[in-house]
Amino acid sequence: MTKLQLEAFLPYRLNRISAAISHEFRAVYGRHHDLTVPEWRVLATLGQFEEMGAKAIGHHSSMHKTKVSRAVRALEERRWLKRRECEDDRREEILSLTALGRKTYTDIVPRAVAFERRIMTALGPEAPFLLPILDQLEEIFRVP
Amino acid sequence: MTKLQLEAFLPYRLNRISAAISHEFRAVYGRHHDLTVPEWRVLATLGQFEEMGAKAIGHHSSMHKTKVSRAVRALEERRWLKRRECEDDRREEILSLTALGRKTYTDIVPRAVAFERRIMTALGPEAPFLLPILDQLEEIFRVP
DNA sequence: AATAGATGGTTACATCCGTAACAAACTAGG
DNA sequence: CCTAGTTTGTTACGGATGTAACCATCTATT
Repeated sequence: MTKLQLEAFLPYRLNRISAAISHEFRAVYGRHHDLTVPEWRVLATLGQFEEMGAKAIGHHSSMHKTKVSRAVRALEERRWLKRRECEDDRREEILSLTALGRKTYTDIVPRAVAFERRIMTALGPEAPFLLPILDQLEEIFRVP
Repeated sequence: MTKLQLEAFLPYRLNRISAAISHEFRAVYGRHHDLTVPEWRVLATLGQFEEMGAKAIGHHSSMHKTKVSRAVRALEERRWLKRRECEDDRREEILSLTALGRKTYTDIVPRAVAFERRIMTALGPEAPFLLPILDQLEEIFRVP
Protein backbone atom coordinates (compact mmCIF):
# COMPACT_ATOMS: atom_id res chain seq x y z
CA MET A 1 0.00 0.00 0.00
CA THR A 2 1.77 3.11 -1.27
CA LYS A 3 1.15 6.30 0.64
CA LEU A 4 2.20 9.87 0.13
CA GLN A 5 3.30 12.30 2.80
CA LEU A 6 1.48 15.43 1.78
CA GLU A 7 3.55 17.61 4.10
CA ALA A 8 6.70 16.51 2.27
CA PHE A 9 5.27 16.73 -1.23
CA LEU A 10 7.05 19.31 -3.35
CA PRO A 11 4.08 21.10 -4.98
CA TYR A 12 2.38 21.37 -1.60
CA ARG A 13 5.45 22.71 0.17
CA LEU A 14 6.24 25.25 -2.51
CA ASN A 15 2.66 26.44 -2.56
CA ARG A 16 2.63 26.90 1.20
CA ILE A 17 5.96 28.69 1.30
CA SER A 18 5.02 30.94 -1.59
CA ALA A 19 1.72 31.84 0.07
CA ALA A 20 3.44 32.57 3.39
CA ILE A 21 6.05 34.80 1.74
CA SER A 22 3.46 36.68 -0.31
CA HIS A 23 1.39 37.17 2.81
CA GLU A 24 4.36 38.40 4.81
CA PHE A 25 5.48 40.72 2.06
CA ARG A 26 2.02 42.18 1.68
CA ALA A 27 2.10 42.93 5.39
CA VAL A 28 5.38 44.77 4.86
CA TYR A 29 3.96 47.38 2.52
CA GLY A 30 0.27 46.91 3.36
CA ARG A 31 0.66 48.78 6.62
CA HIS A 32 1.57 51.89 4.65
CA HIS A 33 -0.16 51.55 1.30
CA ASP A 34 -3.11 49.29 0.74
CA LEU A 35 -2.36 47.33 -2.41
CA THR A 36 -3.40 43.99 -3.82
CA VAL A 37 -0.76 41.75 -5.34
CA PRO A 38 -1.82 42.51 -8.95
CA GLU A 39 -1.76 46.22 -8.18
CA TRP A 40 1.70 45.89 -6.70
CA ARG A 41 2.91 44.04 -9.79
CA VAL A 42 1.60 46.72 -12.15
CA LEU A 43 3.16 49.41 -9.97
CA ALA A 44 6.46 47.56 -9.90
CA THR A 45 6.48 47.01 -13.65
CA LEU A 46 5.70 50.63 -14.47
CA GLY A 47 8.21 51.80 -11.89
CA GLN A 48 10.78 49.71 -13.66
CA PHE A 49 9.95 50.59 -17.27
CA GLU A 50 8.34 54.05 -17.11
CA GLU A 51 5.93 53.51 -20.01
CA MET A 52 4.16 50.38 -21.19
CA GLY A 53 0.96 49.01 -22.67
CA ALA A 54 -1.28 46.71 -20.64
CA LYS A 55 -0.33 43.71 -22.77
CA ALA A 56 3.37 44.21 -22.09
CA ILE A 57 2.71 44.61 -18.37
CA GLY A 58 0.84 41.34 -18.33
CA HIS A 59 3.64 39.62 -20.17
CA HIS A 60 6.33 40.97 -17.90
CA SER A 61 4.50 40.30 -14.64
CA SER A 62 2.86 36.97 -15.62
CA MET A 63 -0.67 38.19 -15.19
CA HIS A 64 -3.82 37.50 -17.15
CA LYS A 65 -5.02 40.46 -19.16
CA THR A 66 -8.21 40.78 -17.10
CA LYS A 67 -6.14 40.95 -13.93
CA VAL A 68 -4.01 43.68 -15.46
CA SER A 69 -7.06 45.54 -16.71
CA ARG A 70 -8.62 45.60 -13.25
CA ALA A 71 -5.41 46.50 -11.45
CA VAL A 72 -4.78 49.33 -13.91
CA ARG A 73 -8.22 50.74 -13.33
CA ALA A 74 -7.82 50.55 -9.55
CA LEU A 75 -4.47 52.33 -9.69
CA GLU A 76 -5.89 54.93 -12.04
CA GLU A 77 -8.73 55.65 -9.64
CA ARG A 78 -6.16 56.27 -6.93
CA ARG A 79 -4.32 58.68 -9.24
CA TRP A 80 -1.23 56.52 -9.13
CA LEU A 81 -1.29 55.78 -12.84
CA LYS A 82 -2.23 57.67 -15.99
CA ARG A 83 -3.11 56.61 -19.51
CA ARG A 84 -1.97 58.22 -22.73
CA GLU A 85 -3.18 57.40 -26.19
CA CYS A 86 -0.72 55.57 -28.41
CA GLU A 87 -0.49 57.25 -31.80
CA ASP A 88 0.94 54.25 -33.64
CA ASP A 89 -1.88 51.94 -32.53
CA ARG A 90 -5.03 53.47 -31.21
CA ARG A 91 -6.19 50.25 -29.55
CA GLU A 92 -3.33 50.50 -27.14
CA GLU A 93 -2.96 52.93 -24.28
CA ILE A 94 0.44 53.82 -22.93
CA LEU A 95 0.48 53.61 -19.16
CA SER A 96 2.79 55.34 -16.74
CA LEU A 97 2.93 56.31 -13.09
CA THR A 98 1.87 59.72 -11.86
CA ALA A 99 4.10 61.63 -9.47
CA LEU A 100 1.97 60.24 -6.66
CA GLY A 101 2.35 56.69 -7.98
CA ARG A 102 6.08 57.11 -8.31
CA LYS A 103 6.23 58.37 -4.75
CA THR A 104 4.52 55.19 -3.58
CA TYR A 105 6.86 53.11 -5.70
CA THR A 106 10.01 54.71 -4.34
CA ASP A 107 8.62 54.23 -0.86
CA ILE A 108 7.94 50.53 -1.30
CA VAL A 109 11.07 49.49 -3.20
CA PRO A 110 13.49 49.85 -0.26
CA ARG A 111 11.10 47.83 1.90
CA ALA A 112 10.95 45.16 -0.77
CA VAL A 113 14.73 45.02 -1.08
CA ALA A 114 15.12 44.86 2.69
CA PHE A 115 12.49 42.12 2.90
CA GLU A 116 14.32 40.05 0.33
CA ARG A 117 17.66 40.58 2.00
CA ARG A 118 16.14 39.58 5.32
CA ILE A 119 15.13 36.23 3.83
CA MET A 120 18.50 35.64 2.20
CA THR A 121 20.28 36.46 5.45
CA ALA A 122 18.02 34.17 7.43
CA LEU A 123 18.74 31.36 4.98
CA GLY A 124 22.34 31.47 6.11
CA PRO A 125 24.79 29.13 4.41
CA GLU A 126 22.09 27.67 2.15
CA ALA A 127 21.39 31.06 0.57
CA PRO A 128 23.82 30.85 -2.39
CA PHE A 129 22.04 27.73 -3.63
CA LEU A 130 18.58 29.24 -3.76
CA LEU A 131 18.87 31.40 -6.86
CA PRO A 132 20.40 28.74 -9.15
CA ILE A 133 17.65 26.36 -8.07
CA LEU A 134 14.97 28.92 -8.89
CA ASP A 135 16.62 29.44 -12.30
CA GLN A 136 16.49 25.70 -12.87
CA LEU A 137 12.88 25.39 -11.81
CA GLU A 138 11.86 28.24 -14.07
CA GLU A 139 13.62 26.56 -16.92
CA ILE A 140 12.09 23.16 -16.21
CA PHE A 141 8.59 24.57 -16.30
CA ARG A 142 9.38 27.06 -19.02
CA VAL A 143 8.25 29.93 -16.83
CA PRO A 144 9.26 32.71 -19.26
CA MET B 1 16.60 56.41 -8.23
CA THR B 2 16.30 52.91 -6.83
CA LYS B 3 14.50 50.38 -8.99
CA LEU B 4 13.45 46.82 -8.47
CA GLN B 5 13.63 44.03 -11.00
CA LEU B 6 10.30 42.34 -10.50
CA GLU B 7 11.36 39.30 -12.51
CA ALA B 8 14.22 38.72 -10.05
CA PHE B 9 12.22 39.45 -6.91
CA LEU B 10 12.00 36.44 -4.63
CA PRO B 11 8.29 36.53 -3.68
CA TYR B 12 7.36 37.00 -7.31
CA ARG B 13 9.55 34.17 -8.56
CA LEU B 14 8.41 31.73 -5.91
CA ASN B 15 4.80 32.56 -6.60
CA ARG B 16 5.24 31.98 -10.32
CA ILE B 17 7.13 28.74 -9.88
CA SER B 18 4.65 27.44 -7.35
CA ALA B 19 1.73 28.27 -9.65
CA ALA B 20 3.42 26.60 -12.60
CA ILE B 21 4.14 23.44 -10.62
CA SER B 22 0.63 23.26 -9.21
CA HIS B 23 -0.78 23.75 -12.68
CA GLU B 24 1.45 21.08 -14.15
CA PHE B 25 0.67 18.64 -11.36
CA ARG B 26 -3.03 19.20 -11.75
CA ALA B 27 -2.65 18.33 -15.41
CA VAL B 28 -0.96 15.08 -14.39
CA TYR B 29 -3.95 13.70 -12.51
CA GLY B 30 -6.60 15.96 -14.02
CA ARG B 31 -6.61 13.99 -17.22
CA HIS B 32 -7.83 10.98 -15.26
CA HIS B 33 -9.74 12.36 -12.29
CA ASP B 34 -11.17 15.83 -12.14
CA LEU B 35 -10.13 17.28 -8.81
CA THR B 36 -9.54 20.74 -7.43
CA VAL B 37 -6.46 21.37 -5.31
CA PRO B 38 -8.43 21.46 -2.02
CA GLU B 39 -10.15 18.20 -2.96
CA TRP B 40 -6.80 16.63 -3.75
CA ARG B 41 -5.43 17.74 -0.39
CA VAL B 42 -8.34 16.25 1.52
CA LEU B 43 -8.03 13.04 -0.47
CA ALA B 44 -4.29 12.92 0.18
CA THR B 45 -4.71 13.56 3.90
CA LEU B 46 -7.38 10.91 4.36
CA GLY B 47 -5.39 8.48 2.22
CA GLN B 48 -2.49 9.04 4.58
CA PHE B 49 -4.33 8.89 7.92
CA GLU B 50 -7.43 6.76 7.26
CA GLU B 51 -9.72 8.61 9.66
CA MET B 52 -9.81 12.24 10.64
CA GLY B 53 -12.07 15.13 11.60
CA ALA B 54 -12.36 18.17 9.34
CA LYS B 55 -10.43 20.33 11.77
CA ALA B 56 -7.46 17.98 11.76
CA ILE B 57 -7.51 17.79 7.97
CA GLY B 58 -7.38 21.55 7.75
CA HIS B 59 -4.50 21.67 10.18
CA HIS B 60 -2.51 19.03 8.37
CA SER B 61 -3.08 20.39 4.87
CA SER B 62 -2.92 24.10 5.72
CA MET B 63 -6.41 24.86 4.59
CA HIS B 64 -9.06 27.17 5.95
CA LYS B 65 -11.98 25.36 7.55
CA THR B 66 -14.39 26.64 4.89
CA LYS B 67 -12.16 25.27 2.16
CA VAL B 68 -12.09 21.91 3.92
CA SER B 69 -15.83 21.97 4.44
CA ARG B 70 -16.50 22.54 0.75
CA ALA B 71 -13.95 20.02 -0.45
CA VAL B 72 -15.36 17.40 1.90
CA ARG B 73 -18.85 17.95 0.60
CA ALA B 74 -17.68 17.72 -3.02
CA LEU B 75 -15.84 14.45 -2.33
CA GLU B 76 -18.83 13.10 -0.45
CA GLU B 77 -21.11 13.82 -3.38
CA ARG B 78 -18.76 11.83 -5.60
CA ARG B 79 -18.91 8.96 -3.12
CA TRP B 80 -15.18 9.17 -2.54
CA LEU B 81 -15.57 10.03 1.15
CA LYS B 82 -17.93 9.07 3.95
CA ARG B 83 -18.80 10.59 7.31
CA ARG B 84 -19.28 8.79 10.57
CA GLU B 85 -20.55 10.27 13.78
CA CYS B 86 -18.00 10.69 16.54
CA GLU B 87 -19.33 9.31 19.83
CA ASP B 88 -16.95 11.23 22.07
CA ASP B 89 -17.87 14.59 20.59
CA ARG B 90 -21.03 14.87 18.58
CA ARG B 91 -19.99 18.16 16.96
CA GLU B 92 -17.30 16.33 15.09
CA GLU B 93 -17.68 13.92 12.21
CA ILE B 94 -15.05 11.33 11.48
CA LEU B 95 -14.18 11.29 7.81
CA SER B 96 -12.68 8.49 5.77
CA LEU B 97 -12.37 7.42 2.15
CA THR B 98 -14.77 4.99 0.57
CA ALA B 99 -13.44 2.08 -1.48
CA LEU B 100 -13.96 4.24 -4.54
CA GLY B 101 -12.07 7.11 -2.98
CA ARG B 102 -9.22 4.86 -1.99
CA LYS B 103 -9.07 3.53 -5.52
CA THR B 104 -8.64 7.08 -6.80
CA TYR B 105 -6.02 7.74 -4.16
CA THR B 106 -3.94 4.70 -5.00
CA ASP B 107 -4.21 5.63 -8.64
CA ILE B 108 -2.96 9.16 -8.14
CA VAL B 109 -0.17 8.53 -5.62
CA PRO B 110 2.23 6.85 -8.07
CA ARG B 111 1.68 9.67 -10.54
CA ALA B 112 2.43 12.19 -7.80
CA VAL B 113 5.61 10.39 -6.78
CA ALA B 114 6.72 10.14 -10.40
CA PHE B 115 5.98 13.80 -10.94
CA GLU B 116 8.09 14.78 -7.97
CA ARG B 117 10.94 12.52 -9.04
CA ARG B 118 10.80 14.00 -12.52
CA ILE B 119 11.39 17.44 -11.05
CA MET B 120 14.22 16.30 -8.81
CA THR B 121 15.89 14.51 -11.69
CA ALA B 122 15.55 17.54 -13.94
CA LEU B 123 17.14 19.68 -11.25
CA GLY B 124 20.32 17.68 -11.68
CA PRO B 125 23.26 18.53 -9.42
CA GLU B 126 21.31 21.27 -7.64
CA ALA B 127 18.70 18.80 -6.41
CA PRO B 128 20.28 17.91 -3.04
CA PHE B 129 20.14 21.55 -1.98
CA LEU B 130 16.45 22.03 -2.59
CA LEU B 131 15.00 20.20 0.40
CA PRO B 132 17.22 21.83 3.07
CA ILE B 133 16.35 25.21 1.63
CA LEU B 134 12.63 24.44 1.80
CA ASP B 135 13.10 23.33 5.40
CA GLN B 136 14.80 26.64 6.15
CA LEU B 137 12.14 28.70 4.44
CA GLU B 138 9.39 26.90 6.31
CA GLU B 139 11.19 27.59 9.54
CA ILE B 140 11.79 31.25 8.73
CA PHE B 141 8.12 31.85 8.08
CA ARG B 142 6.97 29.48 10.76
CA VAL B 143 4.99 27.47 8.25
CA PRO B 144 3.97 24.71 10.67
C1' DA C 1 -10.03 49.54 -51.16
C1' DA C 2 -12.65 45.83 -49.15
C1' DT C 3 -12.95 42.05 -46.41
C1' DA C 4 -11.29 38.42 -43.20
C1' DG C 5 -8.68 37.47 -39.55
C1' DA C 6 -5.70 38.92 -35.69
C1' DT C 7 -4.85 41.84 -31.65
C1' DG C 8 -5.37 45.20 -27.41
C1' DG C 9 -8.41 45.80 -24.01
C1' DT C 10 -12.97 45.64 -21.32
C1' DT C 11 -16.80 43.30 -19.30
C1' DA C 12 -20.53 39.61 -18.06
C1' DC C 13 -20.72 35.40 -15.93
C1' DA C 14 -19.64 31.56 -13.06
C1' DT C 15 -16.57 29.95 -9.65
C1' DC C 16 -13.56 30.11 -5.73
C1' DC C 17 -12.15 32.06 -1.45
C1' DG C 18 -11.92 34.17 3.37
C1' DT C 19 -14.49 36.98 6.93
C1' DA C 20 -18.05 37.03 9.76
C1' DA C 21 -22.14 35.32 11.58
C1' DC C 22 -24.31 31.31 12.95
C1' DA C 23 -26.07 26.62 15.00
C1' DA C 24 -25.04 22.77 17.69
C1' DA C 25 -22.45 20.69 21.08
C1' DC C 26 -18.90 20.69 24.63
C1' DT C 27 -16.57 22.57 29.10
C1' DA C 28 -15.84 24.95 33.34
C1' DG C 29 -16.96 28.10 37.24
C1' DG C 30 -20.35 29.06 40.33
C1' DC D 1 -27.30 21.95 37.32
C1' DC D 2 -26.85 26.32 34.67
C1' DT D 3 -24.93 29.79 32.59
C1' DA D 4 -20.92 31.81 30.00
C1' DG D 5 -17.52 30.96 27.01
C1' DT D 6 -15.28 27.78 23.69
C1' DT D 7 -15.03 24.67 19.78
C1' DT D 8 -16.55 22.14 15.37
C1' DG D 9 -18.52 22.79 11.32
C1' DT D 10 -21.76 25.19 7.83
C1' DT D 11 -23.37 29.13 5.30
C1' DA D 12 -24.35 34.06 3.62
C1' DC D 13 -21.84 37.57 1.69
C1' DG D 14 -18.44 40.42 -0.74
C1' DG D 15 -14.22 40.36 -3.25
C1' DA D 16 -11.09 38.25 -6.59
C1' DT D 17 -10.28 35.39 -10.71
C1' DG D 18 -10.39 33.07 -15.39
C1' DT D 19 -13.31 31.91 -19.58
C1' DA D 20 -15.67 33.56 -23.08
C1' DA D 21 -17.88 37.02 -25.54
C1' DC D 22 -17.36 41.45 -27.13
C1' DC D 23 -15.80 46.19 -29.28
C1' DA D 24 -12.52 48.84 -31.62
C1' DT D 25 -8.63 48.84 -34.30
C1' DC D 26 -4.95 47.05 -37.02
C1' DT D 27 -2.97 43.85 -40.83
C1' DA D 28 -2.82 40.95 -44.77
C1' DT D 29 -4.79 39.14 -48.87
C1' DT D 30 -7.08 39.92 -52.77
